[in-house]
Amino acid sequence: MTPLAQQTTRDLRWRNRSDLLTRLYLGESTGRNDLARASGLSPATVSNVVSDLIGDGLVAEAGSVSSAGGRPRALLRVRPDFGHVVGVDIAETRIRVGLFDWTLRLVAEEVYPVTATRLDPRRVARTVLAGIARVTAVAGPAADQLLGVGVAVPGAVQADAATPERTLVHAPTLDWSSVPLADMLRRGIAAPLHIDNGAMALGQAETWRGAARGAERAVTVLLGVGAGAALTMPAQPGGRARSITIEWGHTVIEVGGHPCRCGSRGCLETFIGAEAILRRYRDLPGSEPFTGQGTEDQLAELVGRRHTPDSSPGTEAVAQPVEQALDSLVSHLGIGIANLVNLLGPDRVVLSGWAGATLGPVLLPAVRETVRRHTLPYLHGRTRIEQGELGSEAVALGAATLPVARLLADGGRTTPSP
Amino acid sequence: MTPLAQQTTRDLRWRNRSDLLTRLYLGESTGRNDLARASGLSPATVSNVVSDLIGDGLVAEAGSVSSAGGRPRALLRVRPDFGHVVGVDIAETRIRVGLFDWTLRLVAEEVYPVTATRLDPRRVARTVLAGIARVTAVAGPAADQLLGVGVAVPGAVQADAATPERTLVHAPTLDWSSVPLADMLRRGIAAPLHIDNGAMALGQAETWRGAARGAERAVTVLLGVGAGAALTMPAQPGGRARSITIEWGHTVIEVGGHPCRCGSRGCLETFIGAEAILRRYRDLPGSEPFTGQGTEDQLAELVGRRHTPDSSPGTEAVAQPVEQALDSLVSHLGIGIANLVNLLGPDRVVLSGWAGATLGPVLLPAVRETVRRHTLPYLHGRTRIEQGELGSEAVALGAATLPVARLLADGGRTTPSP
DNA sequence: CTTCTTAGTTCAAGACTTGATTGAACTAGA
DNA sequence: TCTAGTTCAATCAAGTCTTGAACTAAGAAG
Repeated sequence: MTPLAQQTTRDLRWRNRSDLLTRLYLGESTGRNDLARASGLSPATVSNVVSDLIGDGLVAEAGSVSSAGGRPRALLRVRPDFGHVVGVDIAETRIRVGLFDWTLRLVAEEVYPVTATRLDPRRVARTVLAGIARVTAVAGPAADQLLGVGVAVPGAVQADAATPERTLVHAPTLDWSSVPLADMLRRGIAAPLHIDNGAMALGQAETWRGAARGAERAVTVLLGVGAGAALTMPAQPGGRARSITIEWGHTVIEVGGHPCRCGSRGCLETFIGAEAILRRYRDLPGSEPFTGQGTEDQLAELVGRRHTPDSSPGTEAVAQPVEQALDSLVSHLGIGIANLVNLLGPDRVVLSGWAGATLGPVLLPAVRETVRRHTLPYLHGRTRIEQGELGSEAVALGAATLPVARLLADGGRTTPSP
Repeated sequence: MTPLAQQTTRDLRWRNRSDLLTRLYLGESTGRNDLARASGLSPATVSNVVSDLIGDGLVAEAGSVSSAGGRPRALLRVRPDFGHVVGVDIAETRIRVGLFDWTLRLVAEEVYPVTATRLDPRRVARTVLAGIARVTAVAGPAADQLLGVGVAVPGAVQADAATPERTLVHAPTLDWSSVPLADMLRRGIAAPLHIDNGAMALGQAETWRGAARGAERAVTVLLGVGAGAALTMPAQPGGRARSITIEWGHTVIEVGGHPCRCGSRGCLETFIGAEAILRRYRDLPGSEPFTGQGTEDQLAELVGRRHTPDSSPGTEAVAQPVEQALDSLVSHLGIGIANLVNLLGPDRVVLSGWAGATLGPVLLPAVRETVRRHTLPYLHGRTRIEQGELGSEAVALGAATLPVARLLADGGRTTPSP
């Protein structure tokens, strides 16, 4: 309770402005009158605020729609050209830098594959800064005119509210421990900088634009080399959105199981991490070697082999280890998700990440069934398990979401509120 | 986003009033000037609002304290006699009805033991209403002058924002499914009625008055016949408090383990539920029968036997099964808590409930060590695992907390805001 | 007894929302 | 073509709120 709750009559206006701008941004209403009805504000106030928003270049009128026998409503739309944001996705296998306009349309993108097992933080920071320079150079705004930069990392972010430049990143899969990434990046970036967990960013992206639209409590599962998750609760009328980053992969689901690189035993990641799946398959008798090299290719190959028995009956004996590996995966993935459902009571679960995109289309029905068997009925009845809807730049999109969320919460102030 | 965010200049006053009242209630500041500094409001506004609060009987001046060479500050204190609330704890073994003044001091209490395995909802409702009648008759306000009634149940509460009387309770341990408890109680209660999960209520009690004071993200573990948990996040300057009820007991931590009454297998409850602990001990070779009858007595006996080997070395062979049962408990309880830490990243974990109170003092150090081994270091470093500080009426206190929280959020309005 | 310091109050100024009123733009029907 | 009716949006006076500044209250120090 130590922080202050400064509430002047001017803050009131900013709150209302934020509310209306957010509604326009999320595309709920179109005319001023609709806005007034939806927000509960009087038409007079809506007119006032909207005229401010138009004056500031955030919103524009875009044609009109005839209404049942009256003056047509003037359509309001957020102006994509108000500004740009950058979303950065730092992953184990590649770094992706995307330039988006603030309505999150992709303008330019740079992808840098990462080969070394250990990503030196300083080299990563340099790559990110170079990427931002490139995407802004190709098409767009001067680097110092960005509305903000969001960075998603595959690990935990320890924010320090008082001194944001002290934000530390812990990412076991990158071998990062207490990396002051914010400090390393801020020197090259004039715009507001946001760093957060990749699953968190992805969750916000799926909530805004993907499979979690309309959910009040969405759990987004990020399946890749590791297994992360995030709980996303969109902004309520009163307060801001809240989300929780979940170290799902290091949840124990088998007491005394295989040792995990985190030092514990029987972690979920030792069952459903991409590399664990492949290792498990390879160790089975009768498994065939893979053609591809990378983890991603091999996983796709594994899933592909599952379909063969249907068409060519002679290979059933060969398919056996594939089925075995995938069955084990389904049961552990299902139980892992069931635990999330029992723990958090979400109304939506989204399976995402590159491994999720590979596995989901094939395994989702079986996973759903496993989840059903391991959840309490009233919780299961309230939730839906869906495949992620966003493509490979989902996490970068989610990262771009971070500065936009700040902008919306501040009602379109370019400079953050104190 | 459908709900409205009505924000007039009068709501602003109520918000500020709520903020100041909450600060006074939680005992942060004492003088008007301190309040102004802490809240960020101007001294003028604080004076205004405080004089309203005094006028409404919520707050009173209580003496003064000399300040370093100036006018002494007039101390402000919440008036306990403003009103009363009732907290009801519906548990598997007893129903407890407590009358508290709104500063949560116990005024009167009634405890009704429950013998039948199945608690008929209608009989429970009658008992609760009778209990409220008794505690208010003994000492206190007319039943229709209560500020509110809070009811904690050992299960999930499915609230319906639109029609609160449709609130349903699902409590597997009571064999309740979709019980319209709110509707059954509301007929006999004029005051605002709040129903929520017991772990949730307990979490709020520990956050306000117990071992979770000052925590930003507290996980409270309720250990009894079942195993519940709740995540409590106190109100931020912007918004209200948020909490999540966690069906911790039905989290799977042993794939393919013993069947649980929920239909799943290997649930945490089959390892750390009070009855499961006792059954496990009884099944061990060399276990001795218990003297006591009830689950609570027997558990205390089990823990008591652990201390004997220290003083009387001859009994070591007999103590063996006790150690074995408790070691298993420690490891599973530790892993269960470790999972909560990894999942939710709390800064405080509180072990509570009657079984928690019995087990904690003896096992806590060992549990802490197990948790350490199974959590990610940066998460473990941020959290503390503590014994609950509230006594046997903790859950009833937590239930009483619910209407008080509503009152504070509304700035002391007796009638809830629309 | 005067001066200094801190606590709390009063008051005019400024900002905001609102309900009512007015104007704008279009449909329907004679 | 013209008029009545309908819906959308802007304008304005009224009322409420917070604030900064000036001012009063009350005790300590010298």
